[in-house]
Amino acid sequence: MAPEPEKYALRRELVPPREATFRIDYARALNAAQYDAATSLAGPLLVVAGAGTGKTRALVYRVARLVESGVDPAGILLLTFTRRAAAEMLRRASQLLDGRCERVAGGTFHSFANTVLRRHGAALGIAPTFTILDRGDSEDVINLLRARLGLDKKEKRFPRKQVIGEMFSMAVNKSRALAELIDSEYPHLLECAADLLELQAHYTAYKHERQLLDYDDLLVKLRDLLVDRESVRQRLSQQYRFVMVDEYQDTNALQAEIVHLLAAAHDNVMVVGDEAQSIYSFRGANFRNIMDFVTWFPTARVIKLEENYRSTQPILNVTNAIISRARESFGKALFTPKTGGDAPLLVMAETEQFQSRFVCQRILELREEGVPLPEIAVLFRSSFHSFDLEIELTRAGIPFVKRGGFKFIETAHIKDVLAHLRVVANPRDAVSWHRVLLLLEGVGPRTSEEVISCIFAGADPAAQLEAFPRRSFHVELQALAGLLRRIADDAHTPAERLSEVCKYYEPILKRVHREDYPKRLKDLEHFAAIAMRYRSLQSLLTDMALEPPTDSVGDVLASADDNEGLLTLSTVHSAKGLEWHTVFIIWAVDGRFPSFYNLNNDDEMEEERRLMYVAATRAKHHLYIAYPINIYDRGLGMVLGKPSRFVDDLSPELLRKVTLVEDAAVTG
DNA sequence: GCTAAAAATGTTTTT
DNA sequence: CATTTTTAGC
Repeated sequence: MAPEPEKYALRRELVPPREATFRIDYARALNAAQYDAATSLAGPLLVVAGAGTGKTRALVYRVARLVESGVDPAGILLLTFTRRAAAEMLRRASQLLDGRCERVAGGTFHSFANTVLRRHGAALGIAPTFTILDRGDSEDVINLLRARLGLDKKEKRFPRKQVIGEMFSMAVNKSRALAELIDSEYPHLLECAADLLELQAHYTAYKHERQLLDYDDLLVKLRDLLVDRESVRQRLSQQYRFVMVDEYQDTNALQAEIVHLLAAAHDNVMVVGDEAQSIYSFRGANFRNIMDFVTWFPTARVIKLEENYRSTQPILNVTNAIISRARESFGKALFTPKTGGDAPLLVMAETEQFQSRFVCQRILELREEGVPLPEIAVLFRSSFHSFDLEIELTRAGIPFVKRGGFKFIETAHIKDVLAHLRVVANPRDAVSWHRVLLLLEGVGPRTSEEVISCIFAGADPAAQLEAFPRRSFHVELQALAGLLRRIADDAHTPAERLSEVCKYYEPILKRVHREDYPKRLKDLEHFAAIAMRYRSLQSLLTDMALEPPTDSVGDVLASADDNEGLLTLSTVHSAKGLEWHTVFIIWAVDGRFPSFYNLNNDDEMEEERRLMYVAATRAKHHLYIAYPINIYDRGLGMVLGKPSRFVDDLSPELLRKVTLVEDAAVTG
């Protein structure tokens, strides 16, 4: 395909010396389509890559190819879904080529936005010290403002802060006005619409005044910066001459716009995605972004990766069947040149305990057969589905890590400690001040606000606290001021500052959580170990907001020194992009997976189907889909027992049906 | 205006 | 069922 003439000048610089001079033998390492994707460096490129077709491989080789062609690694931007994914790809590229690949700019849209806004945000009135609000923080703000506006006192019931936060966020991520969103998605809240709009206006103003940005603001402000500040846009597109985006099916309109703005000057943009794996529409993602890419970039080449390298054919037969029934068929059937492999199993268990015991027992057998634990994963729709299994695994002495769901960073005590560090980094962070002050005995919401306005009245928060009129909590306030003075100095490492905060916080912890403070102390120690890895406070705080450690609470790590490694438990969402020798999917029950929240809505049901597809396509050699029957759900007041509709009607040749009985599995 | 105990609520997935 | 909101008491 011939490049357009006016853009040719840009492209000429990277016409490589000659194929033979490359150190890596790309043609040999890649199949034809992957090779095409990895070596088509200039111009817009869309890669449609089915599950397990080696898209990561293509991306890794493409990074190496760019660097080998003489492109400055710092001029390459690799946007991925998690920062771990980016780091992993760059590590692999470095192994292929050399350490230069580590200098490629990689991360999530949010972390990229963070970097850009800290550097260039001043143009929009954003200070480089801004604080990132996580979901809980923004809910706190919403709650505060709701009370301030007197909306909690009205007799008509007002939605809770989680719901409000979700609405505000969805409006941004779906690029829709809040009023319109209420109309279509929350008709039952129509009578509150005016109040909600007012609250939203206050929420926006509040964040702006105090240098607070929530997750959505990061994207919005980056977009605004690129649209409104020509000079910044030029600098960025000059700096990042090659843009690559992974998991494009899970980007929303805002992110697509950012990609477009970044790439408009040079058109060197490659996106990779699979519309059948779009599972984040609840966050505003729209797989139609993939189709629209060609509209944004009319000269885009399209490359399809269709050959699967991951799974055996019997597994592919099942995953193909699952996705072929999608309302909107994506017209693809993956195939593998590999032969052999057993049909996946659909396992019916009498109870949840049976299901857990089956998984444990099978894992122990696999271990005997020589499959290491890190090559095995158990996947589920919702985090809590693994609770019973976790107990059973502990009993069986099988070490595991759990990904997805509650993170230890979200526990109250960790957030408390973090808040102290955050007010040091950004003294205008009223949310954190609020959190810090509420810990003092005798200080409630009202007093806290009073103290905060006093803090804001002067330049030095500690001095303002010391000068605050004497009240019952005077001693506590002085202690807090003392702590702030001790940790104010930038010469201290984050770990040193954290240890000071913990010393101060320990008595408070014991007072507030009389019963279970030892457990929480352990978490603080764990957190201290994490803090050791950071040199600057800002980077610690940013990471905790954008890429918090995924480990769930504490004691699992103790068993990690078993050198056999760990089994993975994961939500399907957190399993995206990963693969294992053996995969168990548990709770494949109608009402759980698909989740009963999404039983009424066609679009959401389709997303549940794609979710099952993603789960099943993680498996390389063995796939077990298990479901318990006779589950009484108290909340619903009904019995769950039908297998997931996505697998129920598959023919027994595709999916062998098995009923579990005591101490043996019997084909049904 | 704060705290602690009683009542109600609504349950997912994540940057 | 555990968290969050409401209410009572200090």
